[in-house]
Amino acid sequence: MSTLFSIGTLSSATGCKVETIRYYEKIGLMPEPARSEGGQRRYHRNHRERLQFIRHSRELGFTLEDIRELLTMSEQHGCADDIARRHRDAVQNRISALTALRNELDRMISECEQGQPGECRVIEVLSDHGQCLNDHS
Amino acid sequence: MSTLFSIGTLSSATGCKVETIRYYEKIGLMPEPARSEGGQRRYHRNHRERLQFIRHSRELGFTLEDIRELLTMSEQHGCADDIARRHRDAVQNRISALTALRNELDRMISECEQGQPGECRVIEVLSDHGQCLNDHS
DNA sequence: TAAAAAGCTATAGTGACTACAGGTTCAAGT
DNA sequence: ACTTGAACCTGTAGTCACTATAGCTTTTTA
Repeated sequence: MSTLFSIGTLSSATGCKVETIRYYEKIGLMPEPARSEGGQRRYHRNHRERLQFIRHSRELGFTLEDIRELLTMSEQHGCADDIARRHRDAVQNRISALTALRNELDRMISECEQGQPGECRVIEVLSDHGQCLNDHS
Repeated sequence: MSTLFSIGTLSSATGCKVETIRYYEKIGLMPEPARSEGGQRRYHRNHRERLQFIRHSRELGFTLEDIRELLTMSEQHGCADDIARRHRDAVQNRISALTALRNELDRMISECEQGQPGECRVIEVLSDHGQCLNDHS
C-alpha cells in the first residue's frame, strides 16, 4: 500500500476543505508536500497529524497565530500553558459579555410581548441607550 | 446656535470613528449629509440619532444587515420582535459553545499543572481529539 | 495671516477563509 | 488504448466590519 495520498483524501480525513489546506500551505502553517509527476500534492501521515492538530486547535478557538506558536511548542516538546490560559480568559470574557447581551435581548423581547401592538420595545431600546440596562458604554 | 455639525463632532457625540461613519455612508446605512462650501460633511440631529441607533445595535451584536432591517422597521413603526428573537437564539448558541470550550480549556490547563514537567496536556489534547471531552465533531 | 487641526477621496489591509475562472492531471470504465 | 469525468492546479477576488494609509484641501485657532 502506498503511503502517499492526495489533497482530497487529506481533506476528507480531516474535515478540512481543500481550499483551506492550500491556504494553510500558502501562509506557512502547513509545509509544502511532495508532488506527483503531474504536479499534484502528495501528502504523508505526518501532514495529516499536523492538520488535525491545527483543526482541533481552531475548533477550540485559537487563532492561526496562536496555532503557529502551539505548533512550535509541540515540536520543541514545550508547555503551552500560558497560551491556553490567555485564551481561556479571552473566552471567559466573551461569555460574560454575551450573557449580559442575551439578558438584555430577553428583556427587550419580553417587554415587547407585553406591550400594546404598534409599540415595539426592541426598536425603542435600540433608539435610546438610556433605556438599556446593559453596561456597554 | 447652528444646528449643523462636522463629522468629528458626530464622531465624539456617538463614539463612532470618523472612518466608520464614512464607511456607513458608503454602504448606504447612513444617508449622505449636506456639505459645506468646501465640501465637508455637515450633519443634523437626525443623523446623530440614526448613528446612535446603529452603534447601539452593533453593541448588542446585530450585523449590519440586521441593522438595515431594524432601521426599516423603525421607520415604519413596525415590530422587530422576530429579528431580536432570532438574534437571541444565535447568541445563546454561541454562549453554549463557548462554555463547553472554556470547560475543555480549564480541564487541559489543570491537568497540565498536575502533570510532570515536560509533558504538556495542552499539546497532547490538541494532538489527539480522542482525549478531548468537547463534542465538536 | 499662518500654522495646526480636521476634513476629503481612494485604496489597501485585517483574519480566516470561500469562491470562481480557466486550465491540467488522474483514475476508472469500456 | 482511449475516453470521460472527477479531482486537481494557479491566481485572483470576495466575504464582514471595519481600520489605516497617502496625499491632498478646508477649516479653525493663535
